[in-house]
Amino acid sequence: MQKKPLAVVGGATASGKTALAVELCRRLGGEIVSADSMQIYRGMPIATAAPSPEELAAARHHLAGILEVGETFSVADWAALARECVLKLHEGGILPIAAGGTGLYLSALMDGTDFESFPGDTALRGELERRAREEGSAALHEDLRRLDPVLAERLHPNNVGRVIRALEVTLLTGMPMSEHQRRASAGDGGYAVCALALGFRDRAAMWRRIDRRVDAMLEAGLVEEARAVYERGAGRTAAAAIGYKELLPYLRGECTLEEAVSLIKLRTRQYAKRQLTWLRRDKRYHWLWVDEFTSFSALADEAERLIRESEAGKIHLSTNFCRPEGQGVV
RNA sequence: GCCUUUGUAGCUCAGUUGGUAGAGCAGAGGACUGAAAAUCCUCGUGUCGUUGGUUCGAUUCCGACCGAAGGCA
Repeated sequence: MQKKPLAVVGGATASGKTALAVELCRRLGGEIVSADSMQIYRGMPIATAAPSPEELAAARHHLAGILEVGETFSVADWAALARECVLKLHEGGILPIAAGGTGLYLSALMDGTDFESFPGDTALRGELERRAREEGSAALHEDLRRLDPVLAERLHPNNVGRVIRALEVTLLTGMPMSEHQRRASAGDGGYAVCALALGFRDRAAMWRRIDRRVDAMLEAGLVEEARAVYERGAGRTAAAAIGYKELLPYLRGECTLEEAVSLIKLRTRQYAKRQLTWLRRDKRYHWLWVDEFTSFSALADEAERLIRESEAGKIHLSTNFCRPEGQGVV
C-alpha cells in the first residue's frame, strides 16, 4: 500500500510558521492542520498569535479555534482529531500540512502514537497525586523503578507529573509504560513525512522577533483579551498560555504593566528555547534558518523545493493523488 | 568642597576574624508520549573599581585616586 503524504512545519514561536504554511498551501494545494495546544481555543487570538483573517481566507485551517477556554484538552485528544482530519484531506487529494508550535503534537501525528492502547483513569491518577503530596515524589519514583525500570531511568523523580502518568498506565494495564510507548510508536504513522523546522541561527535575532511580537500583542489589546479570558473562566489548559498568567499580577494591581510585559517576553524566550530542544532531537526535521534568508519568498522557495523533492511531495504530486493543475502562483 | 555609605559573575547581592569567592535570577545544554505555551534535570574563574602600603601572603587591613548614592554646605 502506498503511503500518504504529510507535510509538517514546526519551529520556534515567532519564526513565521503560520505564514510559511499558508504559502505552502497555496503553492502545493494543501490545507493546514493546526498543531498548537493553544490555538485550539476560541477567543484567544492575540495571545496565541492565531492566523489572521487574511491567512484564514488564503488557506483552510483545521483544528484551530474549536474549543471554549473552559475545556481541557490533551495530546491524545489532538492526535485522534488530527488523524481523522488528515484522512479526510487525503480522500480529497489534498496535502495535509501540520503546522504549529507544539512539538509533542507533531511527534504524535508523525509517529502515529496510539493513545487509546494506554488510556488513563482519573480516580487512579487522583490517588497517585495524593500519594505524591503525602509521601513525596521520590516514593512514587521508587515504585516506578520497580514496575518500569526503563522509564524510571529516563524520568527524574522531581518530574512528578510524568512519573504519575507512567505509574497510572502501568498499574492500569499491567504492562510497563515504556513498553506501551514502544508499541504505540513502533510504526511511523504510515505517512510519507516531510518535516520542516523553522529556527534562528542567531539567538539574539530570535529574541528581537519575540520582543517585537509581544509589543504588537499589547498594542492589539492583549490586556483586554486576558481580562476577558479570565472572566469566561479559563480551564487549566488555556490558563497556562503565556501572556495571561504573567498579566494576572498586573490585573490585580500587584505589579506594573512594564514588569508584566518583560516577564511575558522572558517566558516566551524560554518557551522558544524548549521548542527548539524538542525538535532538535528528531532527526526527521529539515532545518530552515529564517534569519539567513534574504526574503520570505526565498524561504518559501526552499521549503517548497524540499517538499516537492521528498517522498511526500512526489506522492502528492503524482497523477493518482494530485489535484488538477492550476496553482500557477509562485 | 566636606562627611557618610557603597563599588565582588550579564543582573541583584552574600562572603572571606587576611590563605584569590558563592547564592538567586538571567543564559546555555538536556529530558519528556493523556496539562507540553506544561513539567523537570545539569552547568558558576570572576583583573573581588584602580593604585600604592602593611604582611610570608590582601578581594579582605590602611592610604590615595576614580565611579555611584545620600547628607552638609
